[in-house]
Amino acid sequence: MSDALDLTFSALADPTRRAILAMLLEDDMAVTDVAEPFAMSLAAISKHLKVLADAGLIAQERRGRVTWCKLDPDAMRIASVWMQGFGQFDPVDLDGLERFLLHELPDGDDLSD
Amino acid sequence: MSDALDLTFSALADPTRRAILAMLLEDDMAVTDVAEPFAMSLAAISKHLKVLADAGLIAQERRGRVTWCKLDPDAMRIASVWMQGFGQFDPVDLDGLERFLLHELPDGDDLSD
DNA sequence: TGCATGTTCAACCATCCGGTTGACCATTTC
DNA sequence: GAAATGGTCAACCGGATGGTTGAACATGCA
Repeated sequence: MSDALDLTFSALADPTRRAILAMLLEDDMAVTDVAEPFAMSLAAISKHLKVLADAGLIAQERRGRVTWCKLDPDAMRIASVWMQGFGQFDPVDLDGLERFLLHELPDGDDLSD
Repeated sequence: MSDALDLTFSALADPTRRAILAMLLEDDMAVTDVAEPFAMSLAAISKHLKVLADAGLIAQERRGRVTWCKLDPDAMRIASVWMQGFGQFDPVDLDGLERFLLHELPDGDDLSD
């Protein structure tokens, strides 16, 4: 009985998959293009993408012989909402959040996480 | 080179550990009391707690022969902030969030997740 | 001192996970 | 039709993970 949150969090637990999500935040991509910056086989990336798709974090759509990958925000939003419950006792510092986002979010030059 | 987010998300990927966090949201607890509702050995729970502590999601403090466990919100907040970056393109619906929180958050009767 | 209590440690087991390689399938292009 | 391109599948491997049991350790109490 594998919960949706199980799938979401375990998909997010891998740095390669988080980097892929960061790339897809920039733009939709074909599987081959997703794989390009990584030092691992296309098959490995294909598996990572399947994990992300099974978790509902991305959607894949085949057009011709190219499979396009794009973010699907719902799963992440649900997980995020679950996590918010643990912040209730200490209200979110929105200004601090904004500063953090500006400095720490993936921006295309940094695919690390 | 295991990233902090690796530890946080993989700790959150297990339903037992999420249930433990939900319990600790209610109150700090001793290890034995954390273990009580679960159909598994105390040693197993002790390992789960170690995973949570290594991820920085809880803090453990020994007083006498009792080890007390309490939430440590920082790790979850950092992970939450990371996730917020994927919601930017679609601003959070705060009212919907509130409704969701009211209905879906662990409230002590539901340790499932 | 000696026993009960609270917790962790160590060894073990089955399963999962992330990677590889090579074969395979589908689509486009020559 | 044949070859190149895009992607997945299947089998395999080593290491991590989640559970068990039994022993050990530390503390409190009679």
